[in-house]
Amino acid sequence: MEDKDAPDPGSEFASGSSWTLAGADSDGVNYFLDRESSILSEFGWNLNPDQADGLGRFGDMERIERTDFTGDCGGSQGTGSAPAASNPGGSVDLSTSNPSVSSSSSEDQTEKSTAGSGVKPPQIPSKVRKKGQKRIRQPRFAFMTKSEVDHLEDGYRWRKYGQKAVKNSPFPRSYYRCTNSKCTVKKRVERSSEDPTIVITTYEGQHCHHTVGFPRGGFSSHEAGFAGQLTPAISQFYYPGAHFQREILPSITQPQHVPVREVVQSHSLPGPTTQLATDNGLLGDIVPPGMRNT
DNA sequence: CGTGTTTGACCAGCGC
DNA sequence: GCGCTGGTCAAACACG
Repeated sequence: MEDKDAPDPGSEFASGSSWTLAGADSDGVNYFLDRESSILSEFGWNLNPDQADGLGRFGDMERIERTDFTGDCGGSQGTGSAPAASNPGGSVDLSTSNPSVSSSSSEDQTEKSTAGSGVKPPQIPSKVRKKGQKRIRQPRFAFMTKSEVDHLEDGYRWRKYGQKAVKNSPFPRSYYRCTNSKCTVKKRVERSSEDPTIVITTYEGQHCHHTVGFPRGGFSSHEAGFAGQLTPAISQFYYPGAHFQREILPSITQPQHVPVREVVQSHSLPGPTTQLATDNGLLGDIVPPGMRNT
């Protein structure tokens, strides 16, 4: 992954913030280490704004989300000003890359009805669909969170649709899909094999709806507000274009009113830091050169 | 009964 | 071409 446009591992994600870019995999997925969430309460995440500067940080993200979130489910996530419309290669076609999860599509319905007619019918529809065309992945965004719980609440409801043992890791990887029938966002959750206390959450796609709150309870509106915006905001980090450069970058680089108190070990970082997070550097961390407008 | 989880099987992509 | 691995499906099951 080092031969690609991978960001510089270990670069500070944002000055004064607690996000640290931990690296990127070969698919161009950026990994961020969330320092704040390493502050764990006995109930799980400690999102208390009084203890973390995350409130201000994600307050910014929320603002960004409102700016970019004009697309609607079903109308494709690339509608309006949704940054997905201008993806890196211009090749991320949501309808193609995620056909099986577009429950609103007739294709999916066909697939389901076919499957329901037999005991164990072959998955021919998907097979035919994918034949001749590569599985195009949506932009993904991963971040590492120090947490005792695997599945972190982020304001959205997720349905688990699979779990797999991962090679070179004693911990299984869980696959989740947004329960919103029109939303194609997926996420993978796995623990780091190097540091079991770190949960690696990878989001794929972009929510086309707002948060649903925390139906299971346990979070205040404050916290829900934070976590609820986390996913879409983070997803959009990965998208190219002016939205990131104009809107997100400035806001996330603003100094926070509460200094970071905790230093997180970066042993999970795949490589040495070779570049500081200057404006360009930070941009280069997240947006490959080919994705930049200028 | 609705919703979510578990789990074995299947499939595609990729490296050798 | 073959085997490995990741990703997904879907029936069965659990739970409130």
